[in-house]
Amino acid sequence: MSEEGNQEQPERAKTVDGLEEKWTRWWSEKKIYEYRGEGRPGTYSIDTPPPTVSGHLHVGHVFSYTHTDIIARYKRMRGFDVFYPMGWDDNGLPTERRVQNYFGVFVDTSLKFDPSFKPPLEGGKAPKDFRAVPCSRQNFIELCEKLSQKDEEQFKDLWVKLGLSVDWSRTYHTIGRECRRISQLEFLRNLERGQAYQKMAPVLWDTTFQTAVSQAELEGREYPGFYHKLLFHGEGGDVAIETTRPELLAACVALIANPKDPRYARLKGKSVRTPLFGVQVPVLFHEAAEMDKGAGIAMCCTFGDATDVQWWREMDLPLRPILTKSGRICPQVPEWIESEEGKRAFEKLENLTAFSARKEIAALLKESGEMEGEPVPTSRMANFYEKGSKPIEILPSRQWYIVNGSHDEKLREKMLECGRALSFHPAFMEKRYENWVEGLSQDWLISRQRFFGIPFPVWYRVTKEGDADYSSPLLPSPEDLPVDPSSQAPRGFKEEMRGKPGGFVAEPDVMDTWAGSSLTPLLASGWKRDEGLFEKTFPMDLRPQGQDIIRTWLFDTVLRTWMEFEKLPWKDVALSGWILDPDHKKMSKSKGNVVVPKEPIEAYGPDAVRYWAASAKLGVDTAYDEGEMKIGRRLANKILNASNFVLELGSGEGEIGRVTSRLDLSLLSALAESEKRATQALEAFDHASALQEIETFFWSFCDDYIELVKDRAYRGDESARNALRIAIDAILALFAPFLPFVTEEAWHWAHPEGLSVHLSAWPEPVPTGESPEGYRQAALCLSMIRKQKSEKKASLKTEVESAKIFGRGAAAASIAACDLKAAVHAKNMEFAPGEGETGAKVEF
RNA sequence: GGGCGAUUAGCGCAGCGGUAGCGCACUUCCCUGACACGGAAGGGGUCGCAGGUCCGAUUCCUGCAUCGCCCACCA
Repeated sequence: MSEEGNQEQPERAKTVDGLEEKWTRWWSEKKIYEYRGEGRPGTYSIDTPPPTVSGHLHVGHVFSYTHTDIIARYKRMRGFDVFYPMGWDDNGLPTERRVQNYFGVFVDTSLKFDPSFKPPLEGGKAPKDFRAVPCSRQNFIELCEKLSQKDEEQFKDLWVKLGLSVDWSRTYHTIGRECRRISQLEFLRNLERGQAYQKMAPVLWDTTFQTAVSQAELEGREYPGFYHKLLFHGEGGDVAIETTRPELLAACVALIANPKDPRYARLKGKSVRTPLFGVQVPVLFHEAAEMDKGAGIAMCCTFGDATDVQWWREMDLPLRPILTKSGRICPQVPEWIESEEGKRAFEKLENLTAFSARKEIAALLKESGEMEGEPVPTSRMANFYEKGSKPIEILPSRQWYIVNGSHDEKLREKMLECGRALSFHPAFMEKRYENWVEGLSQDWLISRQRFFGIPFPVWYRVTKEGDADYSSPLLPSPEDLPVDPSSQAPRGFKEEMRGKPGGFVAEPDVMDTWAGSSLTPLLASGWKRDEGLFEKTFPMDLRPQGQDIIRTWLFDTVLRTWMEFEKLPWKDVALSGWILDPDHKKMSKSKGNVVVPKEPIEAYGPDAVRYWAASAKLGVDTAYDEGEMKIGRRLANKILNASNFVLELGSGEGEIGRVTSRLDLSLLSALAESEKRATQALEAFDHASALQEIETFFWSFCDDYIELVKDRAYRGDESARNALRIAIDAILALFAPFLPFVTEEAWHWAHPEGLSVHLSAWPEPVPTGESPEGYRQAALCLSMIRKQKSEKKASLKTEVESAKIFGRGAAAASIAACDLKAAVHAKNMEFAPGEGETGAKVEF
């Protein structure tokens, strides 16, 4: 730093500490990551996953978002105009709960929007006798947006600290006005095309949240139960069946055996009487009855499980539901129970939860002698709503659906084709998509009996008798969207007509949160909002996401995009693995092993944390490992240090001249090879291999090349100085997608004109005509001579009498003769090429 | 039960038809004219098991085992 003019420059950073703030501000001021809107085909657009803002920050977030950012930065350096927006997911149950508690409110859809509404709480602790206050859905949404802002700031703060190159002028909310408008609009279009429909049918029902749920939200869990052996009474004697759900006995509509089962052939055409309730039910035969399960004959109830639904449908059985929406036995004796004893028995079960009713009915059966033996404990898999705590029940109710190919082979095949056309990274993840599509058994149930969410833009006429007429819904026109039917009246109706005969009622349900999320490519790219932007950014290029939501977010997006455009929403899907804690358990809040991401960022620096994330391949579960971050930090420091040294050796910034010496050219050839391999890896979304490649080259550059040429460079050799400058520029550019802070810092030392490394061109391999072999062999020789010094326990700077290189590598290494001589402090340097193994002999 | 992945040095991971590689940790050495928030050198593995294909398998095929994930399984 002896040169004039450098006096003014601030001192070069020696460590990575404190770089974040400086460059974060500069990037933001210079709008480095802004999408410029240059249009196709130079745009690279990313369908960023909107994080659940009410969720907790987690190192898993840091992990997967870093992977995406590496791609974004790489593409930007390849010259793409990168469209990298950020969404905030503030729709759905987690937010609903958080808003309820934070503001002390709950939604009452019968209330009208009140512009002057003030929530009773604003965070903090509720007073002792506090009662939550009802508010309209619109008010609730506004509170949600208010609270989300705080949550978003936390997330944004993390993303900025991590160095995500998101264009912060492009954000959206999943409960925001635009998302509501697009979701409702697309729903209306689905409806018009016959892709959305409503029907009364058995649905999967969560009794805790009291809402229908979809197949995609189910989760199998072990659930303890008891086999009960019940006796049904027939003409020729009793028939024993085994069941784990005796509480549904009153809902029994038939007994079902396999047609091939000789044990029950005698019952063909017969009927039996149910225990306790004395209801006559037929004995029927169906392939789906498994001979080796239980007694081989099943009681079909409406509804105990999916097989019951199948039997009920296929054999046209009567509907006898006895569970209410809260999962309790209904409060009055159903009309099909006619006997007095039956009625009395039923009365004992009324209003009990399924769980309590099970015990009660077992006692009743025991008493009446209609249960054989004692209940036998068993553990079985039961379906749960993923956020619920009680098993799913199946209840008949009216719901909205979107077709998904479950009952339409052509659509299913289309969806499978879409899966094959997408490039999954890693490729084997496509199987998960395929398995899901092949296993679809129901259309997508999109209505939820919740209060917070995107409302269906639907009203129903009320008949003169006062009943809602679901057969011809009243719909808004697209320009009126978004609407909240619970506080707005449909066109042609006055608000006073709400709920009155001859008037209208609102559809009270809201959409599944995935119904909105499945439209993120449309939402982000400005469909029906900014057609110019849409043209440039849609279809998108990349969908990064978690592997756990292939069956939801990924599939639903493919489905709905296909319905609207008959196109794929994007070309590539990048799936990150899980973050495991250091003991290889999946991190989860309930286990208390979650690491708050701010801590490692502050302790090791963002580049170091990114290094840890970047060293894991897509789709590979990875342990949280601070050791890896330490290595990242060391690498980042080394980059600063090496850059500084190279600039000193290479006499500062300024023009880079020609490289003429063979060793220097050979180094540049080795660099070109690494550039080529790193580029290939990144093109294949293999950031981990790319990083490895660059890192390996860099360490060799520091340990071998710099050591070899520094003497020559000190003496002012132009070729060495130029090669050092060329190499360090390339190294900084190659590392830039991974370690954006240090590379930016060092880049500015070499390029005081003030351009960002992140807008510089990705290095192109340049042929030099010299083989990289000379450099590699010279590096090897250096290492061998060091080894001999090390064995003698001599310092590396120990001067030696002579060093002789022999064997196969000697010829190639001889291009570095002078440099080696200086680097190993040898008085004499000799090369004796031969056939044998390359070796070195040092005379002390 | 079906599918998908994993199984390589104490730990974390690469690799992939030609008799094993990286990082951490470990041992020894070096404050060498960039860096001690550093550097050099070294020890350590019959590549889960059993078959098969091949001149040759850690790498391909077939079984098996263990672990993980997804789906199905509620009588």
